[in-house]
Amino acid sequence: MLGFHGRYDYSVDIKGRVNIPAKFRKALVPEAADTFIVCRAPGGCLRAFPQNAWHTYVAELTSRPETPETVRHKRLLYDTVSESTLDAQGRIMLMPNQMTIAGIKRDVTLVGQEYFIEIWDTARYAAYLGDDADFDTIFFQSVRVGMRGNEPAQ
Amino acid sequence: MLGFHGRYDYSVDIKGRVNIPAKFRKALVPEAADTFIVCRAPGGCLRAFPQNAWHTYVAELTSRPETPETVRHKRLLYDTVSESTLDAQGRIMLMPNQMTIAGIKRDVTLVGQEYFIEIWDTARYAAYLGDDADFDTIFFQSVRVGMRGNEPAQ
DNA sequence: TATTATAGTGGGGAATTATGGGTAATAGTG
DNA sequence: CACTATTACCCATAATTCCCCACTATAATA
Repeated sequence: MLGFHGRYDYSVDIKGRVNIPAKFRKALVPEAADTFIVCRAPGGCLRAFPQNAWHTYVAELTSRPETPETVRHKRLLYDTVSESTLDAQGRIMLMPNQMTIAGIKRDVTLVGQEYFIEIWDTARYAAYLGDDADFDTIFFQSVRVGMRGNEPAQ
Repeated sequence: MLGFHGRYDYSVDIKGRVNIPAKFRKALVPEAADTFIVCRAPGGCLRAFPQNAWHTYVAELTSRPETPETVRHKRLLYDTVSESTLDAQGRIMLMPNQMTIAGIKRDVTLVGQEYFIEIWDTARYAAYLGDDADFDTIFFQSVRVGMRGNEPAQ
């Protein structure tokens, strides 16, 4: 596995620890140093970036000139950021404010999104998915560049 | 941790000392010499730059041509600048005029913003964040390049 | 089916961290 | 030069975090 994919349902323990699926852990590159950066993401969920992926994300973010909008965006984002290294059991920690924002009580769903992992409250995630009748519509609305990049290696 | 991130709530003691989170202290490079430069920042808060980061900030500031605006900006800014080295317990000092500007009485919130730390009066910070219902709006307004840059290092 | 390995969950204790206060050194003021 | 006020340094305690160990369940192997 190169990126993260698939859905996993876990629970957060009383100390705020969440298991990271073994398959995700095996996908980590050495530069990640078994460390994740967790932050909020749209839709009321959290994202966990491996350290190396976070750095490239941040490089873009901090290169923007300081305007009222970019400053506010960074403040809203950084307010919820935490860093957590996998413990011996392969878990990371969530902060209380992160759990509040994401509506997480106990049951969580982890979804691999290639370069990062989304962490949802399981009930909120189910509500977000809905009856998924709109998949075809969304599919065609969101596709812009088609399947570029899928060419077989020559 | 390479940069500063995350939110920490502390209190300023009667001597004007504020704790710097242990995780932030561990992120300091040797060139910082355990020294921070504190100044005012937009929104009525303070910023603490590690010495080395302050130098690059100043380099940009002083490279600007002297216009009425840049001169006034520098005058307003430098009026509030102080330098403080970590004590044995990992704290820095805030000046009375800095605390006045930032509306700091006792409770403060520190937010890591990668290259510097923002120091807020906790109540003022809460007011600035608001009900945070606009995070999604801000997120989509400000993100233009999507997740470009999140590719894992090859 | 028995056995082993791997994965996920839970809790206790030691080390680190945050905070408060006291005393000596330093610097400003008359 | 003496006095005062501030700063810097040191120690003590309370709270939190982190690391380690144990248990269970599921999957893989023989």
